[in-house]
Amino acid sequence: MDLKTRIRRRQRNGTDAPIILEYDAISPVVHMEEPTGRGPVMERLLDYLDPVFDRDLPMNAYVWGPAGSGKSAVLTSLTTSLDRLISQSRSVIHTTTRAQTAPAPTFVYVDARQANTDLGLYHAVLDSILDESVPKKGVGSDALRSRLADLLSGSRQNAVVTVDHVGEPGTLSLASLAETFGHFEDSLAWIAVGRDAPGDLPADACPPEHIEIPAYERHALVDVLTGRASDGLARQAIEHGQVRRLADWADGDAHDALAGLFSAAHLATVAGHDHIRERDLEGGMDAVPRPSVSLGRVLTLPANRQLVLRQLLELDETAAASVSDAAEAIASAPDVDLSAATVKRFLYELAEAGITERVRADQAADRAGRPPSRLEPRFATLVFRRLYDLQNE
DNA sequence: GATCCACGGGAATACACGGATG
DNA sequence: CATCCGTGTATTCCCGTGGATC
Repeated sequence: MDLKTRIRRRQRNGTDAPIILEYDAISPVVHMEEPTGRGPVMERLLDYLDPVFDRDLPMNAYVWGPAGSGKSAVLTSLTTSLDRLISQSRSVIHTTTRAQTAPAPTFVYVDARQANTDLGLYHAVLDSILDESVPKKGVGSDALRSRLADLLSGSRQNAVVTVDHVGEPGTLSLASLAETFGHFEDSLAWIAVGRDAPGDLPADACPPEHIEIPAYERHALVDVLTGRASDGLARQAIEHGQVRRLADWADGDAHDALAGLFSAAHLATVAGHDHIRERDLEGGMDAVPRPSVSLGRVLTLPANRQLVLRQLLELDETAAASVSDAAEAIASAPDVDLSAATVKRFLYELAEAGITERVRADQAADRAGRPPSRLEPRFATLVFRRLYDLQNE
C-alpha cells in the first residue's frame, strides 16, 4: 500500500466513512505493479526471456491461459520492469567502451484491443520505441511499415513486442500477427497473449514457445482479493469469510472476483452501510454475469459505443423490449448525438461481439413477422456504470 | 492531396409464421 | 404430411460521404 492510500484511509475515519477509499485498488481493469501469487509464472517467463540478458532476442512465444488468470497483470508488470532495468543498463553501456555491442532490446507492450489493425500495430510499436510522437492519421500503413523496417534494420535496434489480447472478437488473430511481424524476423521477437489453448490454434501460425498461465488457485485468489480490499476499502469493510465466498464463486477468475467485490462495495455505499452486508455481497455477485466479458474490453471500446452501452443500461424494460425500440430511445437521449439507424447498427455490432446478448422475446406471438429480441449485458454492469461515470464526469 | 475512420442509410438476406399446395 | 409461398420483421452487409489529420 502506498503512503497516499494510508493517509487517505486515516483522513476518513469518521462515522460516515465511505467504504471505498480507492477505486483503482479494487478495479478489475487496473493491475497492481507486483501481481500477487504469480511467482512461478514469472520465473518461467524470465527463463524464456533469458537470451535478452545477453542482448539476443528470444524465440517468438505464445502465452495463454483462461480469463482472469492474470495474464495482462503479469505481462504489463514484466514488460515495464524489464524495460526500465534494461534501458538503464543501455544508457550505461553507451558511455562505456563497449559501444559496438548490439544494444539491448526495447520492450514494448501493445494491447490488441486498441491496436486492432496492421496500421494500429505499427503505430503502437513505433510510438513506444520512438520518443517523438508518431502521426496517427494521414499516413498510410505502408509508410509506417517501412519506417519501422528502417528503424529495426541492421542491428541498431531490437525489440521484444508483447501483444496482449490476441484472438478476441475484434482483435488481430495469431495468424495475422505472425504475418505482420514476419517482415521483421531478425530484429523483432513477439509474444502473443491469448486465451485459446495452443492445440486449438492453426499450427503454422503458432510460435514455437508456449507458456501457460493457469487460473488462480482458490487460496491465491483469496490473497489477491484480501490485498486489494485492504488497499482500496475501509478497514473492516469486508470479512474474511465473505472474501472466501467471493473467491469460491469466482472459481479462479480474478477479473470476476474483483468485479464482484467492486459491485458489492458499491451497493453497500449506495445503501449507506458502513461495511459490506450479505445482501450487498449477493447483489454484487449477481451484477456480474458468468461468464462475463472482460471490462477491459468494454472500456476500450470507441467512445460512442460506450456511450450507447451506458445509455442502454438506463432503459427500462419497455424501452428495451426490442433492438429497434432501444435504438430509438437511446438516439433520443439528450447526451446522444447519433441517428437511430446508427445506434441500431452499434447495438447489433455489440451483440455480435458478445458484449451483449440478444435474447428472443418469447411472448407477443400475436404480432406477425420475426420476433424482436431484447439485449442483455454480458459484462459487469455496476462496475462499468461506475467507472464510465467516473471517467466522463 | 493522401489517408484513415466514423456515420448514415439503404439494399440484401434471414427468419418466423400462417396458409396454400402437392 | 411435407413443402412451398407470401408477408412482415429482424438482422446483416456494404458503400458513399465528410471530417480530421498529416
